[in-house]
Amino acid sequence: MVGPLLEDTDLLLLLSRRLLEFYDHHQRSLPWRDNLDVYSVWLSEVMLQQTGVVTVLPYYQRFMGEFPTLQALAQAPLERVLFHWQGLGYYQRARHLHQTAQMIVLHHGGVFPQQLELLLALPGIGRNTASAILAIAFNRPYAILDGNVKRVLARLTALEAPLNRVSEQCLWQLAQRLTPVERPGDYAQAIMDLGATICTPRRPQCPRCPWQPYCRARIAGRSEHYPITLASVTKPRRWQIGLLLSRADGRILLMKRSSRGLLAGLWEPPCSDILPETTTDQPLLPALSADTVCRGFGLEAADWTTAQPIRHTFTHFHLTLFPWQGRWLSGEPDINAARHQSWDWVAPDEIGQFPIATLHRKLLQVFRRGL
DNA sequence: AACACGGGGCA
DNA sequence: TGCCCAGTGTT
Repeated sequence: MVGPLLEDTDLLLLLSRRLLEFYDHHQRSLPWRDNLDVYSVWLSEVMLQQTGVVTVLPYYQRFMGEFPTLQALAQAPLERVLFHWQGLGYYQRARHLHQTAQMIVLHHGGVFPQQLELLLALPGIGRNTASAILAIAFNRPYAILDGNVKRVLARLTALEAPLNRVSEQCLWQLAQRLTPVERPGDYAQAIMDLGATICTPRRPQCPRCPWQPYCRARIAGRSEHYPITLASVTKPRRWQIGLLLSRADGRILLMKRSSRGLLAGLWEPPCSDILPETTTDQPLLPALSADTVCRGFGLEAADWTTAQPIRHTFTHFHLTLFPWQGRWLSGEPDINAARHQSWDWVAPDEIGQFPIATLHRKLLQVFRRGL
């Protein structure tokens, strides 16, 4: 139950004090903690929305090197921003980052707003990110509730409801009551550290936890049981054909995706539509051939060769990509505006300069040995 | 192979 | 309020 703890102001104060003490001794050393300016805090929070700290670190360092200030980011071409984001996934966040930098320069004189409502009006900034910025960069007493904090609080209270909007409302209340007026920024980072290093999804290290004596899940000996989650849906399998078309001069065809929708603005080799896998026990050969896909783009090619299929898991489905390499003969690519905005014949040693998602990097590498 | 992380945006 | 989003690392 969240209720009784909400009213026990002495216990709430004790918990926040113990956590701050833990933070003073065990905080992680992270580059954005060297200098808690609002630009660093915002960038790190957006990157950490989707990935663990270890993956984010090199991206953060490179991004900061390339765009050291909000102004630098706002002035950069979107393509450069996407280039430094490639491989991190969820590319809409990179576009929002760029948009927000430009909006702050245009509408806020280049200075980050410090009001919750103004922050929430910026793309890519929701309640948690806005609160994290206000708490960590401006030391204002706003509560955060990311995945780590949800887990910590669900265990502290032995929350019996699965995480959903209703139960999370209760956790938001609790998170707010726990947030101290003194050092709210350190507190926000402390509770995220606790979830990341001690109160982990599996095998939590309860003996090292400053909240151990007060944690209802721990007292019941069921720490790992919380938070309660609903059974996950199995991901559907889908497949697709990807084409590597090379010209006599060795250049390869890349197409730039349209500026809206999936992978907006990123480059890719021409690919078929994504189709559902209809087989149950025996995989059927794709009913679509590389040549058909090629003609769909208005191109003629010959000498098709294939390689091992590429398996890639996305958030909502498993994809098998069948790679085909062909020698281009004639035709200019058709631009179907819904999918692409432009195309280019790219020399192999220039491919590294284009923003390309992980799956399509894999596709380009499949034939690298053969080239 | 299953699971957890992760939160904003939109219909 | 449910659903969507072209991943990744761990077990």
